[in-house]
Formats: sequence, C-alpha cells, structure tokens
Amino acid sequence: MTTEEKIFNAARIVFQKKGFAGARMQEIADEAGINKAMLHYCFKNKELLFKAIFMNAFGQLAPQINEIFNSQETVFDKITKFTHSYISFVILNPYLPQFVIQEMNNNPEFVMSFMNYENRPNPAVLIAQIEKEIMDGIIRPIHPKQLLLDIFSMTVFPFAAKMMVKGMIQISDAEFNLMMEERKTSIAEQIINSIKK
Amino acid sequence: MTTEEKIFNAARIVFQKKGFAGARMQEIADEAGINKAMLHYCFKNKELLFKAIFMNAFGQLAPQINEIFNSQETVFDKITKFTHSYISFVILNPYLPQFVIQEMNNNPEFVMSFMNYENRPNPAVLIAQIEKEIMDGIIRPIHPKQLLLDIFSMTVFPFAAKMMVKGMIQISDAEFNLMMEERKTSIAEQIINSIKK
DNA sequence: ACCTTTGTTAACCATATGGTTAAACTAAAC
DNA sequence: GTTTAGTTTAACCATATGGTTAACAAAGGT
Repeated sequence: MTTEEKIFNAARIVFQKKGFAGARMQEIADEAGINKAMLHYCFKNKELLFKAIFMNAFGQLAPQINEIFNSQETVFDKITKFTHSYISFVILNPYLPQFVIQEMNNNPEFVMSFMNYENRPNPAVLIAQIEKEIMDGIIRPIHPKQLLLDIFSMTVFPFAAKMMVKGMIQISDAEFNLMMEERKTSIAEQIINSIKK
Repeated sequence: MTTEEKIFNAARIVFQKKGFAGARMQEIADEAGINKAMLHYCFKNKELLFKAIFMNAFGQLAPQINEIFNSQETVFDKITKFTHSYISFVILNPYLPQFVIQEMNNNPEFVMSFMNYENRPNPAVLIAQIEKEIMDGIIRPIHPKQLLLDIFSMTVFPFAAKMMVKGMIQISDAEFNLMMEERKTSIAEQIINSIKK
C-alpha cells in the first residue's frame, strides 16, 4: 500500500468518525502511521484532503443510485433493487450516510457547489416514470417526490441515525445488522404494498 | 432577556449549525452580543454549555414522543398523532434532528450516558401494543421494531438530511416546508395502509 | 560516480482557541 | 455616601492545531 493510500484510508476513518471540524491532522497521521508533514506533502492541506475523501464517498453512492434510477425496469423493480443494493453497500460502509449528511448540513455552500456535478443522484427520470405509471393505473395517485422521500428515508435513516436507533430500541451491533438485512426486502414490500393499485 | 438567556439562545444557534467541534466560543459570544468571558462566567466551559443546549434539545423531543407512545389510544391513532405533532414541532426547530443525530454519532460515550435518562424515548409500551394488535388480527404480522423504524425514518429523515433532500429533488425552503406539511398526513396514511389487515 | 527526483522526518512557526484574571462599572442595601 | 454584590469588559495566557522548512535518504537516470 502506497503512502498516499495509507493517508487516504486513515483520513477516511477519522473524517467519517469525527467530521471535518472534529478531525485532527495529527490523528490522521497517527492512524496512517506516518509523519504529519507527509499529509501536506501528499494532499496540500486539510480542506483538500477532506474534499478528496468526501468526493470519493459521494462518488461511490451517487452512480450506484443513478444506475438503478435510470434503468429500463418498472418502478416496483427499481424500488426493490434500490433497497437491496443500497443496504448491502452501506452495511459495508456504515459511516457514509451520516458523514455525507453531516457535512452537507454543516457546509452547505461547499457541497452545493458540486450538486451540479454530472453524477449527482438525479431522480428526474424516475419521477417522470412514476407519473406515467400513475396515469397507466399501475400506481395509486401519489406525489412522486413524496414517494422518493419515503424510499430514501426508510433506507438511509437507520444508518444515518444508527446510534440513536440502537439506543432507543436497545439492540446490539449484530442485531442492528440483522434488522438491516431484513429491511432489504421489508422496505420494498411495505412501499410497493402501499402504492400498488 | 437576561444575559444567560442571550447566551443560551446564541449557543443553541451556533451549536446546532456547526456542531460541538465546529462551534467557536467567540462566535457564540458575538451572536449573543456579549464578551467571551461572560460565557465562562455563566457556563463554566464549552462542554457544560454544550451539555445544557443538548439536554434542552433532547428534553424537548423525548417527552413529547413518550406522551404519545404511552397513551391509551390505538396504534393507528398513535401513528397519526405522532407524525402530526412531531412534524409540526420540527418545522419550528428544523436544526434539532440533525443536531441530535450528529452529536450522538460523534460522541457516543457522552450521549449513551443519559440514554438511561428517565425521559428518554421509550417505545417498550408501544412495541407490546403492536404485538397485541397483531395477535388480535388488527395489524398484519410484522416486526414491531421494523415498524417503529419505518415511522421514525419517514418522519425524521427529511429534516435530518434537509440539505441533501433539497439538493436532490431541487426544491426551495418554502417548497420543502409545504412537502413536510403534506407528510403529516401522507406518512401516517402510507404506513397504516400497509399494515392494516 | 554524480545529479535529479521523490519520499520521509524532526523541529519549528504562526495563529486560533478555550480559558483566566483583575479591574471597572452598575445598582441595590445599608 | 459608602459598601457590597452582581455584571461586564479588556487584556492576557497556555496550549492545540494547521502548516512550513530544511535536512536527509533512497531510487533512477545520465
């Protein structure tokens, strides 16, 4: 593993755990097992290192979502595929959702700047498709944007608020993951069940 | 307004916007229109000031939830009441959910310490009631904890991830609030529709 | 062999930041 | 009018933190 990779991995761990403001360059250096000066040699400064991490995180999530949203399948199939693939991915990267959400809230200007980014999650196609399937009588009349919000909420929220969820319903990490596995199908079923005619 | 109140309000604004790590005592002082030394005169140090703010925030959310969860009504009524009252409250305090979630994730030890707090959101009664209504054939057989997660997810997530949501489905603040008003009823309908026999 | 490029480190620097102190001001109490 | 208790401030301090520098080492090319 190159030094740059060591730094990148260390930075990802620290930034995702503590956020931009809470992360310390020294802690990243320690985590990477290198000298602090190497950080600046490889990544100029904290902000650029952070941007690299954030872009990478965001860039992992977005294309995956778009691929499903813009495919040729039915709305029902897209919903099922989305919950399955998103939850599978996030179980392996549990810090990602909270990290992205947190930094978007704390730093809206910076983030909005690349919300025009080509690969941003873009639900336009899916929204049009939902409208069409409503017209065709496949889906009950609902507001497509509300439906989208429902899908994202049910899928992403438990990971974003993991600590709160764990504390509230008193479960261990293992039980949490089991529940999430179950959600892959239960969310899709729940939503499809409530919108199909 | 007393100085202590001025500080408290200022601290709430700054902490909720930037989080504990990102907040600066000087910024809080400026926001309150007083000298930085007053902060330490009134609240000893940053951590205690933060605790006061966090407890207050948390203390506003939790009892409200418990009152509904532990009342004498049916599960369907509880769901309806919850979405209405929670969304009404959070529209007036839009930073709260993200704030609580963020600090719980960044600071799990500290937060877990008062998860035993008498007034923490406690869904035990509601979970038992859901199990009973399933046995009685009122509700389809589902996992109560999953149902709880669904309710919280759909209600809280849009506020916790407000910036991401706004960016993704391209809406203004006003449109966002309209959507949330609509969600007061749509979420309850959606969920009840999907679990009733 | 010698130079250049790249990677790496310890030591250092400037500033930001949380926190302290002592003095000044205010207003009620005597 | 003086005392006393509570407020408020400017100036200061110690440390943490992001960032820099200069020296050094290893590898590659000529």
